[in-house]
Amino acid sequence: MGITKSDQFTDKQNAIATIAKAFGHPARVAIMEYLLKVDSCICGDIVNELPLAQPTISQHLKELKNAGLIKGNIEGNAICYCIDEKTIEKLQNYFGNISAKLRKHKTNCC
Amino acid sequence: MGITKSDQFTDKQNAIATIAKAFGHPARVAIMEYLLKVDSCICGDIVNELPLAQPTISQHLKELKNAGLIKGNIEGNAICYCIDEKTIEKLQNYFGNISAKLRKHKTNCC
DNA sequence: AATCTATATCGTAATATTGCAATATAAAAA
DNA sequence: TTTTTATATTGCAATATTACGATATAGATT
Repeated sequence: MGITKSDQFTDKQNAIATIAKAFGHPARVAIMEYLLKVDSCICGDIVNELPLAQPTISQHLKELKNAGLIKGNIEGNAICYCIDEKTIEKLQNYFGNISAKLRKHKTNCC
Repeated sequence: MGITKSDQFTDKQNAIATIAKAFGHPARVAIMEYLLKVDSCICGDIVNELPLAQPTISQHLKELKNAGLIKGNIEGNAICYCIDEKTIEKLQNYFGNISAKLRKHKTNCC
């Protein structure tokens, strides 16, 4: 099929999956890291920083935005995107929670 | 094309992308959460816990294992999988690091 | 207004993912 | 040994993703 049965899972599970999926491509990881590095949200030069064509980058930015990982909009003829901290925090909390639970129980047998 | 240009990105970027991608499907999120919940790695009943057919679940388990999110093997005629803490910690550190940097700088304009 | 510059969208080809029926495999139980 | 039980693999259809050339859009510049 190729169609994910999203309706069979909880909203929370789908939400985490959506955010993680957006992080699930090296180009998007690179974009996020670049945004973090430049420490600014004016990032019109991002096209020169990645080994991908402009339409491809635009598409990746769109997906990051849809997933809530970045926010921003056009400012004149330059984009103005920056990382959405709230979403990163969600991820951090989620994995921190799992880590904490794992440390607590330690019932691994494998 | 449909083929990711992995060779254009760093190993670290590819590694994070691979792990995140494995988390990027609600069924796999559900599997991870189930493994966490049962607090045990004998999980032969996972097929009854998910709204998916057995081959589909087997496939998702394989992907989780390839990404290093779970470890384990067959024990008799039952699977024995559990969460690989090291990989979860990698994720936690990665996003914790981003969060920390964001808190430090606070240069968001969007 | 005409042009330049930067980003988005469209269209499309190549590849990947998702899901499952059918089947294979292998240990356990009878 | 035969059967049962549990998981993996194969094969395939439907859908999604990735990438980019061509083109559209829109503010900035001249």
